[in-house]
Amino acid sequence: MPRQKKTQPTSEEQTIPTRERILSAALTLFSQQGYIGATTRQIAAEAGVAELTLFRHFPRKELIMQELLQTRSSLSVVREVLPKVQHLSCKAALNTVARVFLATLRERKELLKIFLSECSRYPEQVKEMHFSFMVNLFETLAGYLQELQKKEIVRSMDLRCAAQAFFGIFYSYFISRDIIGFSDTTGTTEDDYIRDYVEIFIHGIQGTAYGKL
Amino acid sequence: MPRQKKTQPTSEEQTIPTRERILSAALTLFSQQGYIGATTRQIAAEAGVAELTLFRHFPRKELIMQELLQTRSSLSVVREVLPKVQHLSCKAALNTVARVFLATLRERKELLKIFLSECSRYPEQVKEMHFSFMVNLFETLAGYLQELQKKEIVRSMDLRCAAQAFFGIFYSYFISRDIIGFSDTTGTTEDDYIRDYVEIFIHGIQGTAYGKL
DNA sequence: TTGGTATGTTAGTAAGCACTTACTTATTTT
DNA sequence: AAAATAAGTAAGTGCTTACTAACATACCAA
Repeated sequence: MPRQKKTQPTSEEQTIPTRERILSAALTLFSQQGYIGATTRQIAAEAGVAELTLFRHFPRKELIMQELLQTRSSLSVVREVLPKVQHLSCKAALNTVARVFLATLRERKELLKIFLSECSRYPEQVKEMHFSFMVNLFETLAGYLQELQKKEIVRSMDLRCAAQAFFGIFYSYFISRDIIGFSDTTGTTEDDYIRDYVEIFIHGIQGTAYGKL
Repeated sequence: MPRQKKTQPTSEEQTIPTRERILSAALTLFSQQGYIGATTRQIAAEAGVAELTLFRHFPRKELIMQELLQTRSSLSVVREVLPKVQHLSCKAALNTVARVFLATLRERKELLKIFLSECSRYPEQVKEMHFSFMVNLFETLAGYLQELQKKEIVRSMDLRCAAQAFFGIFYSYFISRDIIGFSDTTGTTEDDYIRDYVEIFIHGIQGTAYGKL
């Protein structure tokens, strides 16, 4: 399908099909400049195709966004990791879960930026996807915590709420670091943060009785 | 300064000066549609002035955004509330802090949406402001936690990290609810969430020794 | 009364945007 | 070889946008 003229083809142009290159370029530019801010000319240039080619694949700009939202939003990886960490200590297990969660967010960083920027423009779709992604996460982690509860490691409490707290800590950590771009000035490494956060969370949910203040 | 013709003036037009009305309208529309998406015509209409009047106050659209960023970003309220809750139990104190934090975020919701959307466009300014706001919060709460540590209520740990975990939980709660627009389907009220989150956090940081798993 | 100031109305300009038309060129398939 | 396919070049259309020019009008202060 792809073809060249006299110009030196880049490796991307040789291997990746045009449609995919357009989508990737759009993802990059939408996340940097927003849906309106990224022009079709820019996207075509970034993809290394003529603007007309872009319109032959996507007759309206809108359709690029729709396909991005539909095809690049499979955001459920955490579910698969939990069986693999069942045998670990809960500290080690949650540490792994936190890492996988952060890595997943970072893989989808561009899409998540678009979600945050354009959630007014695509309210139902974006909400729906983000919603199912998060609920999926919460329920998965809550399921794991329920196992711990049966072993009386975790006290009686709303586990869904606990799961939200856990992911909330790392979600806002991700937003600060990767979306807004904070850099830590205290010398604390990411490993330190993850360890400390997990430590706090485990202390926060453990015990068999409810009260104890 | 403001003057009317034959049309019925609204109360806003009578009291609030034109420049402020333009800024407020811009804040609303920027947060809803982004900087590029909100047109000067829309802003003028929302402010109830002629488009030309907008340009007489702000010769370039860019200057509206700059003034918004400079004048509407005083985001430090939590600092003032801590002295008032020193006498309460730490559970009640942290509950209050969480409420004030959430209320502060909600008051500045529009600006925070702009921050998140346009942080690629205004990297230094936005980072700087968001940074100082958050650091302010973290240090203030860390100071309070240090008091608790002296009383041996809180165990030895990185208090700044603990403060980040605390605010992280509520920050992501805010983003889910107020920015993205999730609504809870489980019937759990906001009070429930705050209480449970605080409970987890307090358990998470209390104790005098470090280890204990 | 007069002049300054803040606003309004109307009409416009130049640029940029999404998107189109007409035609050409290379590659693959039949 | 012929046909089909996927891409390119170049020019342009109609719309919207930020921003301006020319002029009118209401208010307030001297």
